[in-house]
Amino acid sequence: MIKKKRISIEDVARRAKVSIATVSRVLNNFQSVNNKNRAAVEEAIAALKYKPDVSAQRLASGTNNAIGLVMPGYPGIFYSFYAVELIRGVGHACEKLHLDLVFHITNGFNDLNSTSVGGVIFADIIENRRQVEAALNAGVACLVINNIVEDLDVSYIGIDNVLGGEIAGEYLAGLGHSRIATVTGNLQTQSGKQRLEGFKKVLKKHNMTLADGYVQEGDYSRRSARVGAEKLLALPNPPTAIFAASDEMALEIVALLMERGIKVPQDISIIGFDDNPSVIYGPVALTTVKQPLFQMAEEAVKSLQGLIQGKQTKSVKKVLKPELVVRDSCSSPKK
Amino acid sequence: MIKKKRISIEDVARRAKVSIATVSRVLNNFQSVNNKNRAAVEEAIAALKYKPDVSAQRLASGTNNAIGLVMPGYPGIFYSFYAVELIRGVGHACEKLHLDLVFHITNGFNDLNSTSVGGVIFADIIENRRQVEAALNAGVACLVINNIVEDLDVSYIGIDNVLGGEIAGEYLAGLGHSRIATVTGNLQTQSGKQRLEGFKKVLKKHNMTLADGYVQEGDYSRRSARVGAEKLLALPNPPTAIFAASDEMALEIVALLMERGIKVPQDISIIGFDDNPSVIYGPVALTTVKQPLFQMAEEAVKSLQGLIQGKQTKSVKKVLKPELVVRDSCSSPKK
DNA sequence: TTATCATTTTGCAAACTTTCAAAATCGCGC
DNA sequence: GCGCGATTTTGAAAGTTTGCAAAATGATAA
Repeated sequence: MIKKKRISIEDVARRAKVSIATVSRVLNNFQSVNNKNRAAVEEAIAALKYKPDVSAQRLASGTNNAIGLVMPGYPGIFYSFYAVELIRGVGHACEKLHLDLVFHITNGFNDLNSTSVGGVIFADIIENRRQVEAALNAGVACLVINNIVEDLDVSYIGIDNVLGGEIAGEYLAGLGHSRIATVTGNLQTQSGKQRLEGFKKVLKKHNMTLADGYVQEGDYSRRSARVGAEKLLALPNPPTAIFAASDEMALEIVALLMERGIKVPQDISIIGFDDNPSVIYGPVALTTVKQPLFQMAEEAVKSLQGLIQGKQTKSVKKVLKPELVVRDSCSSPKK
Repeated sequence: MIKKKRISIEDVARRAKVSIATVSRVLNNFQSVNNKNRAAVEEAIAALKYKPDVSAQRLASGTNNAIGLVMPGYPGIFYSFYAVELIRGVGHACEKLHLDLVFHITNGFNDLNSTSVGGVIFADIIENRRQVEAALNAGVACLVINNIVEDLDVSYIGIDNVLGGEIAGEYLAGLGHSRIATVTGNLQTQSGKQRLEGFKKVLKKHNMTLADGYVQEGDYSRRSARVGAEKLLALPNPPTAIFAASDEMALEIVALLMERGIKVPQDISIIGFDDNPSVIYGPVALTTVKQPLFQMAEEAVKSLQGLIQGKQTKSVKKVLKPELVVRDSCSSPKK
């Protein structure tokens, strides 16, 4: 096999009869190049089909237009709408900004090769807090997504999940329900905890007591939703409305109720969380609390780029608001 | 701001009183280093907290331990189990092999910056065939995943979807069904086309005619499944068994039947495709054709690494076999 | 001990591009 | 022709790996 020698910037310079530096300036669209030389360089580039070596560019410039996305690897996360939207949003944003996206699944312990990227987005830092701190110490631009981080000076962009829980609870209370239960998300995650917190807050505000068993702990999986809902139905005084911490969970609960011949929303109202596009098909279009996951991901990439380029010097701290989307799965309770 | 000069391999060499080359050999675990020098170098590395510059390593070695994953960006793909398993499988495999995974969503036209990776995995090449050819021409190691490519000398690893369709059809026919319909996947994709092909082949073998309207074209989305199934139910002579091209579609069809009070499998049998873990919850555990997506992704990464390192010189051409998983959603037809 | 040969270990230099500082060139007025 | 500011061009340094040559070491025999 003939190993054809790669044509380098030097070959171009030689052909155009200018220095290497001049070729580089033409490549990078610097102004201070005489028109004649510029034309000669462009001719040479075209003639030799020259393509700069990316590694050399990165080495010489000390920058690299790549960002990392670190996601926890615990079982099931990738089956959630949340994870998919994050990947999709970050992926599209990177494509638009011509950034390489380096995707990492972490177990929380392996060392992240942060030197191959200009900055890192950490999703859901439960498991990998140590890595965030390590990256910060190493001076790598960091941004945490989907968490609000109070105890660490790091940029973050999250969603007001307390407000989300409040919106759900408030809507159900406003419809006249007094027996409102919830099946929570994973209470190890900030989103799970905070949605529950907001929900409880509203019930308290309305002087409703949360009956025994009205909070079923789930983990965002369909299975946990089914298990939780079954327990709710078995209560001596079952709820007339259920707040599910994700749309997938809500859909599973609707399916369970259909199987049992319980009508939604006539017999029981259901509200979900996410605004997963699939909720508008199926037997009943789901009322839900919409959270802007895709937008959050896009903004995260843009903010991180600002941090990397030094345009943004202070930590970015941004909280996006969820909003109610009313469809057909909630109504006032039967008298 | 004090710009601390990065400590380089030269600093280490100076401190250890050896040449740069020797330090490099210690770093890369070459044998030919005298023990005394090795110890001195290791001491210096530790004392100076030296970390090699990744860009410089990549430039000097001409290699880079990164691979690209290119996925089409058409709407909805990321909501499929298939896409998630692919990302998850490739991600885990890369983590295990200490490879950087550079993730790309393509519109089929943008130029892939293939120079920043050692090789590329192309998923589902409907939309980006031009890019595959470009990468091959550029001499980049390529591997197509989830497609069987006959008309291009490129490595691929796919799944025998014709066989998958046959397995589904054969199982239903074996149960005694004679009115078997299907709701297909996206017929623009190879998997969609081939599952249908296998399905038709089996019916022909059993001398069954495919009644008018018994093939409903879907696109792997839940919505298309619902629409297709509704049309099947509206037929003058509706089927007693339905082959859905994905588990998600199958689940949606089951949900629809439940809503209509049609019992699965007593009234209608349903078989899916994928072996999505969520199919074992819900009203009826789904019988399905299992395809090893995660395993396929892992093998793709390993094969690509072989191609990059030159250990594998011929194109890799591998086809994995799907298999039947019997659960509770199929039975013999009512007499 | 010395010469010879084989083996191990070391060092040099090239590979590629950007950027900063320094050098060269240009235009213009005196 | 010369000085001077502005513009344009150039040279050199930065980072690490690797093939090749050189040096050092070890082993053996005379």
